[in-house]
Amino acid sequence: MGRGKIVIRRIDNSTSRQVTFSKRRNGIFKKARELAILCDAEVGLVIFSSTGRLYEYASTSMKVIDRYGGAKEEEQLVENPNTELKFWQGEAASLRQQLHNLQENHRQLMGQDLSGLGVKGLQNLENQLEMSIRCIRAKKDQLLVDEIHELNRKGSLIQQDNMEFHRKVNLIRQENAESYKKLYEKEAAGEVNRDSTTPYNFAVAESASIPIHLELNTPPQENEVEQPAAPKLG
Amino acid sequence: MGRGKIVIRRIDNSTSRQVTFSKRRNGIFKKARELAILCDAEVGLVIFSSTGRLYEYASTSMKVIDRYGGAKEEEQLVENPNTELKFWQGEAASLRQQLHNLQENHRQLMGQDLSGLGVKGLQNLENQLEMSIRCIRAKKDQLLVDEIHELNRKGSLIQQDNMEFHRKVNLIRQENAESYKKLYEKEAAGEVNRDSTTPYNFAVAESASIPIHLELNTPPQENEVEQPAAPKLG
DNA sequence: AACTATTAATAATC
DNA sequence: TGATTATTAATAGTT
Repeated sequence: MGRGKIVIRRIDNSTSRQVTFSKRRNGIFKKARELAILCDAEVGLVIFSSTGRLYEYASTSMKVIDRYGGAKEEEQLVENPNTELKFWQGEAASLRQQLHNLQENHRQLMGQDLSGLGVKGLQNLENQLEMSIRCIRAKKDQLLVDEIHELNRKGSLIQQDNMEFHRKVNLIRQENAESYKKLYEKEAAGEVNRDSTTPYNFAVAESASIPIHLELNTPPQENEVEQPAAPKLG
Repeated sequence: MGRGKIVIRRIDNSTSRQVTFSKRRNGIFKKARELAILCDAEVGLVIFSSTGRLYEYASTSMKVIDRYGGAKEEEQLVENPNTELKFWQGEAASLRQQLHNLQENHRQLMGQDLSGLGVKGLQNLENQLEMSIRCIRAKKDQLLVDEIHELNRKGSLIQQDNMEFHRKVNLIRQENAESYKKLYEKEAAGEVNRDSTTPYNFAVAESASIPIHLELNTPPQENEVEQPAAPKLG
């Protein structure tokens, strides 16, 4: 992505290598930051330039990087695996603490474990929950409205199909009626009619002559639930 | 650089977050590799997905990273420490996962990040929150009622004190009146009265003769808030 | 997982 | 270095 294509191999010219390093270093740091934010990930990035300078990026709570910093100064991790062990123990402890705090908060949001909260705290909690409910209801309503629109759309399509079908059936019925009429006339001219009914005049023709009007206004409950939304036939 | 511009903020929809993570993770790994090769740098990149999974890249000679992520079995410098190390790494990963799950749930309880929930899910959430609110209101009401009772109790005590005080004041007033009467009679017998007022009949005696009735029915707001609950004087 | 319309990164240039 | 721009590369949204 530049004025020309390049192959990925060591840049010979020292100056342009430096320039490219500087540019691409910024680029990758930006990418790292974006990844961390967009995807809620923890990203640690360490870069040693060919001149030996250290550049690093660490997304929040990514303390890992510190260890690299330490490793750089004294490449003693090999000799001292305890450092790493300690790190992971600390990491686990920190995570456990966070988990604990969040659990406490969570229980309160679930309306449990409310002792220790004053009237003001309870009021705040209540307000927060009411806000949440409002968001959730809005979202739910949106879903339902969307679904209704979709059903209406489908209903319209089906109705169009139906009309078309209806038209064709009527056409066939007419044709049949005419055929029968001709047959009858021919028979009347030659011999007696054996049957007074009209054999090709289907029952469907009658129902099809009623225009079908779909109105899907009843909100559906859920995908897994049976559909109570019966189309009104007007 | 896509079909549309995006702002760098956490992607709400969990599915597209995952997809984006996957794509951008590949992208940044490629960038890291290119930087390392082009500019002869040493690059280490560690990424924890929001689900707690670890992804890493290490340019050649950036061996630090290997030790960090996997602690490859063949690198067992000492026989046992690795086992413990692995245990703690696993512990951290598990905790990270739990934390992540809880965070997701928590956000939903806060009415955020609701994409990915169906109507049924939203309904469940709403029901849960309504339940929570009921619990919280009950608790709050309980606190308020308790506080009112406490205030009533204190009010009664103060009232009793007041009655006692009132009684004593009346007693003193009577005694003073009698003393004055005796003095007046004595003076009337000897000389002319210099003053027609009753010097020891205090104004307080009049107000004290009105019985004080405390009724604390106005609910107090909070400890930190000024007390609007003024006792009604009847 | 593949496709493509777009945006973003950056190589070359000044 | 820093700014500019012509290109390529990455990727957001879509299927």
